[in-house]
Amino acid sequence: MSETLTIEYALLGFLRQQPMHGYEIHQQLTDSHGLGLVWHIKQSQLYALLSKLEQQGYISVILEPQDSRPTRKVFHLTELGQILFLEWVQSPVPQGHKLRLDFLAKLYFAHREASPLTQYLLTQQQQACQQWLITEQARAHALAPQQQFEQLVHQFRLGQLQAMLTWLAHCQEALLP
Amino acid sequence: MSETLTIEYALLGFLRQQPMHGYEIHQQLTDSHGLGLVWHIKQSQLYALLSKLEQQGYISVILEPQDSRPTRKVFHLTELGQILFLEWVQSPVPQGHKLRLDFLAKLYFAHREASPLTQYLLTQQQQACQQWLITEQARAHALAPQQQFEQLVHQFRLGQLQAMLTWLAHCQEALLP
DNA sequence: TATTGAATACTCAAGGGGTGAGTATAAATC
DNA sequence: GATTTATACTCACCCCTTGAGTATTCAATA
Repeated sequence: MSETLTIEYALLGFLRQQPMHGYEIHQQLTDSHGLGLVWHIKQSQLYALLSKLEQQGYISVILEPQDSRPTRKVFHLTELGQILFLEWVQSPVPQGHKLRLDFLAKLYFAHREASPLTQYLLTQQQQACQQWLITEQARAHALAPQQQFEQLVHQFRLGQLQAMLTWLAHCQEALLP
Repeated sequence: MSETLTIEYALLGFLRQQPMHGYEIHQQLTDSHGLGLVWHIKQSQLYALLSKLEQQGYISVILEPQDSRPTRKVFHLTELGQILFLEWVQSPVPQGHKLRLDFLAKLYFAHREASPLTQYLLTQQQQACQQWLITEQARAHALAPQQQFEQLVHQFRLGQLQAMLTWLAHCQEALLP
């Protein structure tokens, strides 16, 4: 599984709490709760992803017939899926555009489980950002004055990184046990 | 064409300056210049995109045989492509994760042409961000205190927006004619 | 001088992902 | 009684991406 596929991991995270059928997940995701705030996904895509995850062995399915409704496919997280999820949720997010989505997803699950993982995650991400900030600064310094556009790109990144770091510090305080 | 496909527009922007063949574009994009700094694209994808743009009538191709090299396909921007590009480069970027990539692309082309478009683009984007900031603030205020995660999400966005606005102001100064 | 590697320039088949549209039943609303 | 909405999932199409391949030439190594 590619490391940039946040949604798949998020699905594993949902199923980790309790087995669910596709329609149920979809409801939670489209509800105006914090979930739908971050992830946007169409129904057909959701079902496709669940099928894929099942084929890959990260989740398993149990059919649950009902009297007067279509049969449900209830998905359970497998041990393999459990391992994959835990690996993902603990690792800091590498730099890039998807940082926002990916890190917020991790934070969501860590926070939801009220585990000490939250502080660990925040610290790790802080360090990763700090590291990245340093390299960005170095690169920005190495630029010639006439490379104006390149300088602006780096300044943009530096600004976003600074804001991220400020926010991470705020999270640490807000989420103290 | 979907409005989120930055790379296609960027290709039109390149061809606007001068006709080029695929391999040439690829070289420029993978060079460590400011271009490769922002966009990452594989060779095969580049050729596929060029074909698509040609089929759609935004660029046209002229074959250029060579003595001791494979024939080149030199792409030219058509009038239709010109119009599409100018529309794109002038419109502010809507909120979202792709904001960074998309706006940097527009700025790149506006700046490269040293046109008054640059200041216009910056102002427009500032207004869009400011507007978005206000709605975000309103939403954040409307949250209950126990919706902790949701609050953090909004604070994150607010921080990024603030950083963006600071950066935009900096750009305006740096890019004064 | 032979051979390897890199550069030039583009093509293609295969696989994967996303989307609209569809299916079928039951409850709710008008 | 009729239409709309909710439940629950399926499917086929299309587009995009990508690895791998083709074929020639030049540079470099041995």
